[in-house]
Amino acid sequence: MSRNIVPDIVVGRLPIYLRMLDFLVQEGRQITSSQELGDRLGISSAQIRKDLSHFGEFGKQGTGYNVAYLRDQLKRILHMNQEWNMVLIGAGDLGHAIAHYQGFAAHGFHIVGVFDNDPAKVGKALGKYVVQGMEDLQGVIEADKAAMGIIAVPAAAARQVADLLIGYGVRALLNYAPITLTTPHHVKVQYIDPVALLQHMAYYLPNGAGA
Amino acid sequence: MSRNIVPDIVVGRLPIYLRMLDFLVQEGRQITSSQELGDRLGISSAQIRKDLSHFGEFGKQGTGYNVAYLRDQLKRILHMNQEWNMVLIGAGDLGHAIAHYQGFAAHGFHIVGVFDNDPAKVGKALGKYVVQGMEDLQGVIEADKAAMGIIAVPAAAARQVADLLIGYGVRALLNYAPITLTTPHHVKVQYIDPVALLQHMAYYLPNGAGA
DNA sequence: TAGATTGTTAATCGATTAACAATC
DNA sequence: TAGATTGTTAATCGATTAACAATC
Repeated sequence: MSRNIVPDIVVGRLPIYLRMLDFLVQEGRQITSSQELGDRLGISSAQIRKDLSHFGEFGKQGTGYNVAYLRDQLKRILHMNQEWNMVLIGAGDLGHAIAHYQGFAAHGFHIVGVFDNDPAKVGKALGKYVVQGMEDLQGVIEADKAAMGIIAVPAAAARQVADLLIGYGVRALLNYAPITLTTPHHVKVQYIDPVALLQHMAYYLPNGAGA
Repeated sequence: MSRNIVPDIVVGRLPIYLRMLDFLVQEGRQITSSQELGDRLGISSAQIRKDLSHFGEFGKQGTGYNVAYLRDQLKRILHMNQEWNMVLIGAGDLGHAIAHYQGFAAHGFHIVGVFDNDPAKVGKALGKYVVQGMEDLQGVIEADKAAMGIIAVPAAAARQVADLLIGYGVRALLNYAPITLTTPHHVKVQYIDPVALLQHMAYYLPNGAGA
């Protein structure tokens, strides 16, 4: 049943499944099962079958799933059968790290421009990029059809940057700034907040441990 | 009721509440309400009250919450009333970025050593650190009582690094490698996987958008 | 006091799991 | 065929929300 609305939490697990299938393809595996995937990912086999069932029937009873086929189907479902252009806002330490990150391109995500509002940074080289001023943002988004934006500015500026990106038509934001953004419902946001994750884990550590 | 087990999903929201309360303290606010917090965070006020109720009673009927007091209570609950030492494994691009990240110290998280198994990297300066070999890992963890580890090695090495850290007594792992780790139940893991988040969002973008 | 907001209960909603017929 | 595994249904489990008495 491909037409019902799929719970967001299910969509969020698909990239994990895809990652594992990519790995199995690398290993030369032909066939897998919901049981094996679940064991390797720490998820129940029932959940994997149920998640996949939102999108169609990909397996064979008694046999399991063809690894490459299921991988290809998940890539299609996640719109990984095309390239995605992104703009990166913020050329500080964090922006540098993101601009240098090698892991995006292999998955079809491409940073097509790095922007900062600091005149001291504009024009400077940043890896294979040259930092551009915010006045060039709209032009690049439109020319390169960038549908995604990466926010790597201080929290105090993130709200404003997000509004700008949304105004220019960007519909997905990966936000590294430690601040909750509220956006129109057609704009998706995901957060990367290492400090919040560390705090989450610290809760479970016995007090007195650590330094 | 401070003694029942608190759902993990609730614990995961506390850092977000804490972040907002820190912000309100900065702004000089004295009092807030579940309504205001919810509006600002895109969460229902009922959820905020219910979440907090797992840990005690922090507000006053008719008035709301004292911002600084609630902030301090959340810091205590999350064990942020102490310092936490961490080791960083991996001195590649990603390790460099993490080692340079300024945001940890202000929250009481400290990287006390950077490690890599590549002899070409060992001994090299990395910001304020000097990259150490894996043979020094145990000594540093024990000497500095590091309870947390940050994994910034390639996926192929992450499993082995995690086992090593766990063997040396580390009980919380922040994993930047794109691989699911299975750990003993007393060891917590959190994941940072930008590609997975981008794929999650790409699902919602109309096909044909992007590059 | 009157108005506001908490903490909590009960109802609702949604996600996960167990179980199994279908079938490869 | 016998064994294995899917896709799906129903049951269970857990999380969120609505509502309100308590009370500041």
